[in-house]
Amino acid sequence: MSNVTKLRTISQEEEQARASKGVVFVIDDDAGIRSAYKRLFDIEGFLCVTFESAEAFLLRFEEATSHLSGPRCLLCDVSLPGMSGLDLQLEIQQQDMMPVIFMSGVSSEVEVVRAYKEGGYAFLLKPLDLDELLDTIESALRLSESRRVRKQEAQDLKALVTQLTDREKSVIALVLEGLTNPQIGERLHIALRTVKVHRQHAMQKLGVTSVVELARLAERTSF
Amino acid sequence: MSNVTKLRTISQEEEQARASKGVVFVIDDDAGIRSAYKRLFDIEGFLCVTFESAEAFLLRFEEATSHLSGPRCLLCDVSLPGMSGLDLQLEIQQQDMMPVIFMSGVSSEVEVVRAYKEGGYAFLLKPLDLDELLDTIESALRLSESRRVRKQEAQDLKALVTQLTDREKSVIALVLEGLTNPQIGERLHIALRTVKVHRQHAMQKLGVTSVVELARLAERTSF
DNA sequence: TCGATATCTGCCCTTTGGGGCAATTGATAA
DNA sequence: TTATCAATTGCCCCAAAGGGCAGATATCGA
Repeated sequence: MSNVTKLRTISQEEEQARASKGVVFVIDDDAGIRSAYKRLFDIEGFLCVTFESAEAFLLRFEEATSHLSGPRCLLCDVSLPGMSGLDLQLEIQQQDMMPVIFMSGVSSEVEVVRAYKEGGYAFLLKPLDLDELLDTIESALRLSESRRVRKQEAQDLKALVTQLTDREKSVIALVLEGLTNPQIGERLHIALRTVKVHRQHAMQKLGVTSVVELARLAERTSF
Repeated sequence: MSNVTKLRTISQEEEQARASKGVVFVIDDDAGIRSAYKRLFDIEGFLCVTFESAEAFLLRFEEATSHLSGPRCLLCDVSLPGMSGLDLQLEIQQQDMMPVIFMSGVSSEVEVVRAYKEGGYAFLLKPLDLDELLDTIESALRLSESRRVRKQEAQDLKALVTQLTDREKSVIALVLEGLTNPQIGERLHIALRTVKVHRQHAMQKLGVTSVVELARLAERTSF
């Protein structure tokens, strides 16, 4: 559960506080460089977790941070022993995990182009400009956060919608087409009173009190 | 008005038909390369307009194509005599004109990184893969088209909204907050009948017949 | 000064929306 | 088999929305 680093440096509360600001994963095969980044990001208030290889990251980043919430991004050298940064990125983008920032001192243009084409967030060339690095990290974390929010919203809405019965869904769908209750009744071959009941139940389940709210909610989902 | 190319190769109707599929601007300082691209894109059904320099493009692309509608993109060599492709891109992105696809055989990583950082759509390294080139062009044109549509919609809505009087706007704003007519009347210190009149006029001017439509419309603008 | 507009309001009427109360039917889970 | 739930509907009531008709002010450009 706990590891040496945690015991040595920060408490659980402190850890979560930092994670809320942002988790920066760093992959580099040089232990000295890893600890340098760790110091830097510790000072900046982020939670920094380092790995020595892409494989190690894939194996352990989940368990290391699954109990922590917050935006996250990955800072990764392109050329790594074993799985390269670019191959790792394929994995990461497929699962839409987090923005990836590449670093490299000896990159060919081909690598840079591939990194961007495959959805890389940024590519920083060595020697690194510290301000640029931090700016990039922060904007990547903002992106991560906004993605998380969007994803969460979508999930919540989906959960709401699945609470509706088929009948309720079809009534609401027609409401959103602008039909009046009598028209809906005609369309579905049910009595006006029935339309009203379904409509009422659906509105309750969706937690909205006016057609305007309903329409807004519908804009963000699809029934 | 007309130019040699137009007279020699295609009619006005043909020109517009091609433009509808997509206008591909090409900047390269080598006349041979320019005509090669032109042939290629002509075959593919696009309208291709070539320039020998970034300066020439900025000076003449407007008049050359302002009478034509359709998605557009720019295919541009990075290293050009005079203004470089990257500097040109700054101009273009500021005015949100069109996606820029860079090509280069002798690029440093620095150039590639800068091109992407400044909003470049893609970076193709020579030797060019023809299929990749065409795929990239097509997806850039799709992006251009969807941007155009979004922009047009925004303009149309803005035009509608400016037709509203201040009073009408404030009534509609409260409708969109989910207030009922009596509540709106109270809030604005006006009679119920007055609220209804403003609401009615506003709905007419906006061309909507139900609150749902109104809400949808409002989602895409801001009052 | 005249006509066009915007704002404001009252009276009156119809259609909708929202919802309580009560009852029936069919299906499904305990 | 019983209880619960979705779906259905009728009766009745009130509030809200939509809108015609008519009239009053006020501002502004021709």
